[in-house]
Amino acid sequence: MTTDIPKNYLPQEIEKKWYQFWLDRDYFHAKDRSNNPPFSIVIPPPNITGSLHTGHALDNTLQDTLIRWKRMQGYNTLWMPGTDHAGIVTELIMERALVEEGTSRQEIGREKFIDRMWQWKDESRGKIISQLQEIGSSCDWERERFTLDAGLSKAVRTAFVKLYDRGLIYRGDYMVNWCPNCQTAVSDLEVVPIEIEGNFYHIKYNVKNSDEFLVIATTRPETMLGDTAVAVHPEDERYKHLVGQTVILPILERELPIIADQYVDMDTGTGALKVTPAHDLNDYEIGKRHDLETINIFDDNGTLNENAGKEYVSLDRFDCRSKLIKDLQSQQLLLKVVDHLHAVGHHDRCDQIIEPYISPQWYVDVKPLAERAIEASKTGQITFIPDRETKRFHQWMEDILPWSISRQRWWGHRIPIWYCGDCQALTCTVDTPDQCSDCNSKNLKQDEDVLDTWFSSGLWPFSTMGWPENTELLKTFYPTSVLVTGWDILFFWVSRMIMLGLECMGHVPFNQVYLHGLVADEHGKKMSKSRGNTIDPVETIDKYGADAFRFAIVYSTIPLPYMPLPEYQIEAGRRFANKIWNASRFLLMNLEDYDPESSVEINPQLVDKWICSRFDTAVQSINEAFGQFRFSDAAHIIYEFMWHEFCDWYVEMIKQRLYYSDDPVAKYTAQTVAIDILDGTLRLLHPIMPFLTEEIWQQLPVKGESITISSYPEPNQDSKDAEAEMKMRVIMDVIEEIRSIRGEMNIPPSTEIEILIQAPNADTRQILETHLEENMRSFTKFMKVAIAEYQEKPKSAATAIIDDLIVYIPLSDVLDIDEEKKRLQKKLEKTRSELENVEKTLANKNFVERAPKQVIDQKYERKTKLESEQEKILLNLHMFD
RNA sequence: GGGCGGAUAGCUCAGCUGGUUAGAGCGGCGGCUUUACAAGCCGUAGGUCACAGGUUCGACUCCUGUUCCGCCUACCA
Repeated sequence: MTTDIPKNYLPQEIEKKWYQFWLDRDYFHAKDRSNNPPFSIVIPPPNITGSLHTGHALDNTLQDTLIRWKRMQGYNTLWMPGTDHAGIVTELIMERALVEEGTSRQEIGREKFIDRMWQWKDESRGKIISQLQEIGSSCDWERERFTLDAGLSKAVRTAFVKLYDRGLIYRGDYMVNWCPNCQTAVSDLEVVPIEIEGNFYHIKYNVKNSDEFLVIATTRPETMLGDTAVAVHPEDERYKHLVGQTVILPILERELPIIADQYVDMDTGTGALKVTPAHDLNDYEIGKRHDLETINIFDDNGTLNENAGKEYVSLDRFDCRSKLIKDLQSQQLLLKVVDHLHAVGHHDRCDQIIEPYISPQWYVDVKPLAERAIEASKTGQITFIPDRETKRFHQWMEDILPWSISRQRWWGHRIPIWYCGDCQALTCTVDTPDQCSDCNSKNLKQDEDVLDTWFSSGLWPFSTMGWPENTELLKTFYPTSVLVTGWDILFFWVSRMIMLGLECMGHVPFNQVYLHGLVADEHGKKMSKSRGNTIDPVETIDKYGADAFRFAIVYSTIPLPYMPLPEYQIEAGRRFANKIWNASRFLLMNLEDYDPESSVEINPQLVDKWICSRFDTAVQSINEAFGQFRFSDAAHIIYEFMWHEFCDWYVEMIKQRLYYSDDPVAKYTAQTVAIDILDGTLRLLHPIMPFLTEEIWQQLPVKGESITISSYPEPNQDSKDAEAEMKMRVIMDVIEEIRSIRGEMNIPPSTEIEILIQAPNADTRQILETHLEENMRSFTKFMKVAIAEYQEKPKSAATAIIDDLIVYIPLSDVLDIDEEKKRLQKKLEKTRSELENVEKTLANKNFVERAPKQVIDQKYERKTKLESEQEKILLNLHMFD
C-alpha cells in the first residue's frame, strides 16, 4: 500500500499554516451585532514582562477550548485579547536594564524613562501575542487592547472621577506597606509574610530617677530610635507601679512615658512593649489612643534620617541594626539575644522586606462596593467554579479594608488630580484641565503618583469594549459569559473587576468565574523558577507540538489548587495526536473507490450501529463535561472513545470489508460510517486540538470550509442502540478470551487455531453465528469457528468460560496442562469468592426486604451467571483428573 | 488563632446524588518486524480505598473523631 501521507504526525509543518488560514478568513472576529447568541471571554491580560510561562499556556488553552466549543455551537463568540502594563514589575525590569547600561531612572528622568518603557512594551507585547498564537488562541486580534491605550486611559480617568465625585476616593496620611527598594506604597495583597529566623533583643530601659529598669524585647531594635513610649498591660502586677513614670530611651536618651494599654500581651516577650507609632501599625493605633508623638526615622529608601541621631543618620536600616546592637552591648544595655521565628512581610515583586511607613496616599473606600459584590454573588448573578471559591470570596469581601491606589512610580495611569498653586484646591476631571475648578487659576500641577495597576485591570471587561462610550460591543457582550483565571488572583483582580463593574456599569462583569489550579510538576509541587521545575511553553511546543501540549493541559485540569503537568503527560498527548493521525491515514488510504456523492443506500452492520451508539454517548458526556468546566473529564472521554473504541475495535473490524469484501454496499457502508464517525470525533476534539483536527478534516471527503466553523456534535437519541451494544459485548468478550488464551499460552499470532464454542442459549448462538466470524478475522488467525448448542471437549484444549458460553481451543501437542490448570484454577477462585459474596447478600433477610427491586434482581442475575460459570470451570478442571 | 482542600495501584489522579468484580495515564513484567500507527499491538501483575468509630440490608462514597500533608487568612512586639 502506498501513500504520500507521512507515517508520523509532524506538527511543526502544519500549525503555522492553519493559524494563518484562520486569520486570513477572519474566523476569530466577533460581530458587533448578530442574531446568534453571544458568548464572550476577556483574556486575563498578560503582563508585558517578557514572555509567557506554563500558567499562561494553561489559562489560555482553557479559554480557547471554551471559545472554540461555543463558536462551533453557533454562538457569536468574542475572545477579547490584550496586555497589561503591569506597573511595578515592568519598571523593575527596566531599572535593571538601566543599571546595566550604567545609568538609572532618576538620571534619565521621567519623560525619557516612559519612552523607554513604551519601546519595551512594543517588543514584549509582540512576543507575547505570537506565543498566544503559537498555542492556537483564537482571539479577536482586531480588538486587541493595552491597559495604557488612549481608550483605556480615558476609562481609568472616568472611573476615578466617578468614584471621586461619589466621595469614595480620598487622600490622607496613613500607615502603608512601604517598599524601600521600589520606593512606593504597595497593597496588603502584595505583601507576603515569610517566616524568618530572627532574634528577640532584650534591651534595658532605665526608669528615670530610680534604680529600676524595664526590659523590652524587640525583633527590630533599630526602630527604638523612633520610640515615643513604653506600654504595659494595665493589670500587669510586675509593672503596675511604674505606669505614669518615665524611662530613658537608650542611645538617644529621650524621655518616654510608661503607659498602660489593653493591647499589650503580658505573655509575649517581657510584657513591656516599646511603642514606635511611626513604624508599626499597632503602635500607630496605641499612639493615637494615647496622643503620642510620631517620630519618623526613615527616608523613602529605607535609610535612617536625621531623627535617628548623628551616629545613625544615612545608614541602611539593617546596618543600623548591627551598629545599634554593638553600641547597646558596649553600654551593657543589651541583656540577651534569643532566637525567634517570626513572619516578616516581603514585597512579592522584589522580595524586599516591607517597612510600615506613614505617607500621603490615595485610597478607595471599597466597603460599599464590596457589599454590592457580595450581594451579586448571593443572588446568583455571579457564580464561582469550583464552589469553594465562593466562600473565599465572601470572607475576603466581608473583611475588606480601604484600597490604597497610589504608587510613587512613573509607569502607569497618572492620578487625574491637579493641585492649584494659588488656592490649594483640588481639581479632578476626565480631561486635563487648564484652570483650577475653584479659583480659575492656571497655576496647576498634576499629582505625581500613578494608580495601582489593578485599578486599570479592574475595568478591563468593559474598558476594552469601549467604555465610557456606550458601544454596540458593550451592548452585545457585556456582561461577559465567563472569566477564566487562576484562584491566586481572586482578590487582586477578580474582586476588583466585580466591584468596579458593578459601580461603573451597574452589572457584574461576568456571570461565571472559573478558577483553575496552578500548574505543578509531577509531584504536585508548584512550578516556579526558584524550584527549577518549570516547563517552557515555547520549547515544549517545538518539541511536542501545540496540540500535544494543549491536550496534556486539558487532560490535567482537575479541580484542585495545584495540578500536576508532568512531561510524560505531554508525551502522551503527542502519542494521542499520532494515533489519530494514523487512524485517519488508514481510512484515507482506503478511500480510493469512495464516492461521497454516491446514491448507494448504506446498509449498517452490527459494528456500524455499535460505533454510532458509542459515539453518541461520547458526544453527550463531552458536552456535559465542557458545560460544567470538567476539562479533564472531557479529555478522558474523547481519548477513550477515539483510541479504545474507534481505533481498537471499530477500525479493526471494518478491515475485512475494506480489504476483501466483494460486496460494494458493505464496503461503502464501512467507509461512510468510518468517515462519519471520524469527522464527528475530530469536531469533538477540535476545541482541544485545533491544528491536527483541521489538518485531517481538510483531507476528509466532507463538506465545509473549515472545522473551526463547522458545527459541534449534539447528542442524537436515534443513534442510541442498546441492542447493538449488548450484542457487541458478547462478540468482544469472546474475542478477548481468545486473545487472552493466546497470550497466556504463548501461541504466536501467526499460528492458526481452531475455535469451538458451546452456546446453549439460542439468542446468544444466533449472535455469534451471525457476527462473530466476520468480525474476528482482524483479531486472530483461525482456520475454523464452530458454534453449537453443545460441544464435545477436544482432548487437549484451552478453555475459556464466559457466562454460559464455553470456548475451546484445541492445542493438541502445544498445550501446557499445568498452565491450563492454573489458569482455570485462578478463574475458579475469582468466581467462587464473588459468588460467596453474592450468596451472602441474598441470604440476608434485611437485604431482600429493604433493597430496591432493581438491585435485588441484579444480584440474582449475577448469581445465576456466576453459578453457571463455576459449574463449567469445575467440569473442565475435572477433565484433567 | 480561624477557615479550606487532600490522603485510593510504584508515581500522578478518576470514581457523580451509597448498590455488580474500585478505574485511567505513566511506569513494571511477558509476548509480537499482524501491510494505519514500535510515538504501535496483544497479554499480565500490582490496592484490607490513611486510622478508629457510627449511620445503613449494604460505605471508597454519608456522619463524628484522630493522624499526617498542602493551602488560604490573621496586628502578637
